[in-house]
Amino acid sequence: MDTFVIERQAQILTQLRDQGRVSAPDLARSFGISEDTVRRDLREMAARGECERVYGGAVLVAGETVPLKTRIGQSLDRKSMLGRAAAAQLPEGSVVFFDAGSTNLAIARSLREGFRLTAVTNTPAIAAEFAGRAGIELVMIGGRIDPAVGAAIDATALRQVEAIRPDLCLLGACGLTLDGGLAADIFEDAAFKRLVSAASKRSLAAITSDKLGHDAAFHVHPLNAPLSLVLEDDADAMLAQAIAARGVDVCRASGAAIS
Amino acid sequence: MDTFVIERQAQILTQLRDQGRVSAPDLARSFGISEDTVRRDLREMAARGECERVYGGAVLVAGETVPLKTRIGQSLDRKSMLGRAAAAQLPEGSVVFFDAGSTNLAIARSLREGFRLTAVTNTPAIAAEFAGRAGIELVMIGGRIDPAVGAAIDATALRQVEAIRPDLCLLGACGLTLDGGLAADIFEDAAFKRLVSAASKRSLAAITSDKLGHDAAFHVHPLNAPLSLVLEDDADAMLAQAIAARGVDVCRASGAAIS
DNA sequence: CGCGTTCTTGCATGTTTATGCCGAATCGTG
DNA sequence: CACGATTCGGCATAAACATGCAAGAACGCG
Repeated sequence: MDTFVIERQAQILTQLRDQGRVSAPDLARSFGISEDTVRRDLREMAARGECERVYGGAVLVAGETVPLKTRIGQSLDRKSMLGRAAAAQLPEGSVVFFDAGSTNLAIARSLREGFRLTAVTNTPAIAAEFAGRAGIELVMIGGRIDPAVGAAIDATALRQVEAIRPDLCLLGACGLTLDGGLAADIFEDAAFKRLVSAASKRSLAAITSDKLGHDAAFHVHPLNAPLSLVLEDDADAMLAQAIAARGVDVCRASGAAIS
Repeated sequence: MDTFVIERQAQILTQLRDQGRVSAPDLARSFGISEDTVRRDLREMAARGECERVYGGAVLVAGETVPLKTRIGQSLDRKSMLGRAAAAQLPEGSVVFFDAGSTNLAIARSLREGFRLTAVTNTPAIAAEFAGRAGIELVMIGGRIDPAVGAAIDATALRQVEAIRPDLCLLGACGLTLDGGLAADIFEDAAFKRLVSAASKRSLAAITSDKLGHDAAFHVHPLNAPLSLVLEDDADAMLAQAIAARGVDVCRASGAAIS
């Protein structure tokens, strides 16, 4: 059976994301094509920025391997400021679901020592942050950890979430627009978020300014449904106003509520 | 198995950060390449400022915090040594369950970059270590995280484990005696370990010397059942001999690489 | 159908890279 | 100083690479 070029390259990309590396001779053997063709593919993909070419094959571009870890270091100050503001919104003693995302990790870090909370999360990084902290009752949602999301969003995870009614869920989001509402870049991730959000009594999303106005592909939560937002200090005032006008409870990282 | 140049250099860098020093002959042996190539690597890395070249190998650049830690925290050093020895026992491509415990965390840390493995764990700290690592397929066992154990060992966790048959399980243990075998200090934890061990095709436990001869309250695994052990270099020879005589596959973590 | 175009692929070409080996120079130790 | 271990540069070789070219398939168009 012969595959199209784009199919082959997609498969190479999958293998790359899966294993972090691909070797030209191996690919040539597994596809039954010459190494020259493989190299051509890899060159094209490297030109598109999908991988990094090395002698003997290709590897992931640096930073793709640990998206969460690297994203943290970039705008730590802003993130932690946002985290503090969002953490202040969590009622003590409540059951809170922490969705995946570096912003939510920042919120977890910002919770003051000894704060009593039942934390539910599908993200190992967040769970590790909570593990061993006094006052935190921690529930981990299990399942296969999706490498792109860094959290469990498969059927096993969904089933476990169905048994839980959190008081509040902290939604991570890849984009927020006036019309599209909260949205995510990955289909399964978005589906998972929708389910968690529906199961929760309230939803809250902390959004960095770079995500404001960005239109991600998959819908998570509309702006007319009950929702709380925490935005950064420098968030576009017009957009914030417009969002608040839709009935969303908007709050700034500096502290003053708009509505 | 041939590694790319950048992979090899990344592994050297990891080992460097881990131990503060690397020796050219050791690296040559462990990678199966000539010392000349190792020296070339070290020269390149030194040119990039990633290490400092010295006679016989390389050391961290001055002004790093790691060497202090490795020299002072001897137990950490011992753990990582044990971890490396145990990590060497894991077959590439297999499904491995990582039980709770700092020793198992050390094993996870010791896995070389790009090692392909399906890791199943009930411990957020270990999951966080694996999350985002290339080549690792990660499955998280969910449930309430027992604060004393730092892992999910409740009914939800048990039910998820029942659906998995790992090729190998890495058992954490609080004590190991000739008569009692592997044992744990916490009842539920021991019960969970027994179940995981029973579900797995093979069991392996890395035991620090301070646990040898310690009799913990709750039985986990007898010494006559199929079991592999990794002991430290300075483990009591008589006891090790006696354990091996019961049919247990005993292996030592030799500290040859470090002086 | 016939023809030209485009795309893909494998092969042949020369070039670059990685590696091991060797000899001379250098370093550390007694 | 003497000796062995280590290092560096050069050299050879095999593998991987880029490039050009030609054969073949898919496609559009008259």
